[in-house]
Amino acid sequence: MNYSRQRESIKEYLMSTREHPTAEVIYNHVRESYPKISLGTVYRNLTLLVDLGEIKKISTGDGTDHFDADTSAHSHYYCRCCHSVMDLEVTPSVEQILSASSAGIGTIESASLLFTGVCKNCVLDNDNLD
Amino acid sequence: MNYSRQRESIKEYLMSTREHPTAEVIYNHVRESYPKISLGTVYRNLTLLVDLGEIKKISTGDGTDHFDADTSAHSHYYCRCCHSVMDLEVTPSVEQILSASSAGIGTIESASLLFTGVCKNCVLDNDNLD
DNA sequence: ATAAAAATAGTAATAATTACTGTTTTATAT
DNA sequence: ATATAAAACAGTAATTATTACTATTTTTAT
Repeated sequence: MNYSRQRESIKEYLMSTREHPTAEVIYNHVRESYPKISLGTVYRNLTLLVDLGEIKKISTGDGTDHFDADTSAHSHYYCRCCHSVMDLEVTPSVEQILSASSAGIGTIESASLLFTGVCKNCVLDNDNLD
Repeated sequence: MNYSRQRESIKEYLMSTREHPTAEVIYNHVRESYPKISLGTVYRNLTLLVDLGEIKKISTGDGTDHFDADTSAHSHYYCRCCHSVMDLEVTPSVEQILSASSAGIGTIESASLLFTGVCKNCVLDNDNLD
């Protein structure tokens, strides 16, 4: 695999932010440094970095995936209202399930724990959520 | 909301299976009873049932969502090789995090825990996974 | 049985993502 | 430094999952 400044820039951005941007958001950001970068390049490098284990993909189920350069054991909170993803400290025991063999169903390579709800901001801003 | 046999059939199928079928799979199954059902109807009813809390959507991040009529607290195991989703019994404490307020980030309506790896079958069938 | 509301089938449209192709970068060896 | 092969890119076209639209059919209540 060869070096590429585009990939470097994508990784750098992901490491610099505490947001959990989507491919589109990453694209728009990296475009400031590399105006000619194409969305395909962003997607290709994101999957590449995920495969290398350098970043994590977060699937919330709302259509677009989010990405996170923090690969340490932590969970996420997803607001079903503003669709933002936030970091969440979780009791270590939860993530440590990884090391516990689970009924021999297969190998366990990762565990993802996602909390969903309505975040503070959205509760304040919005009145009728349901 | 009115009754509909198509929706009933979708729910019945979901309740009868231990697999965690995708919309496409559900469509092909329900089609045996309702040959004229359209894929749009399947999707519409699935989102409806999810909104009503009668079924759960499972997003594995592989492009297509899976559905589960078992709304009780349990986790899933996803095989990144054959893309199947299996039920997993998890220590209750994990799911009970729901009831613990979490740093006041917002309301917590649900938590989903997903384990990913390569299932037994795929380990046996396949040699070169990586 | 009738009429209004809701749901459907079928099709068209959208959105996220992937594949393709000819050109540019990167790494390596002269 | 130059030449060369491999990898990555930009740009665009194609795919795939999902949603929206519309005219028709079902359901429910009168």
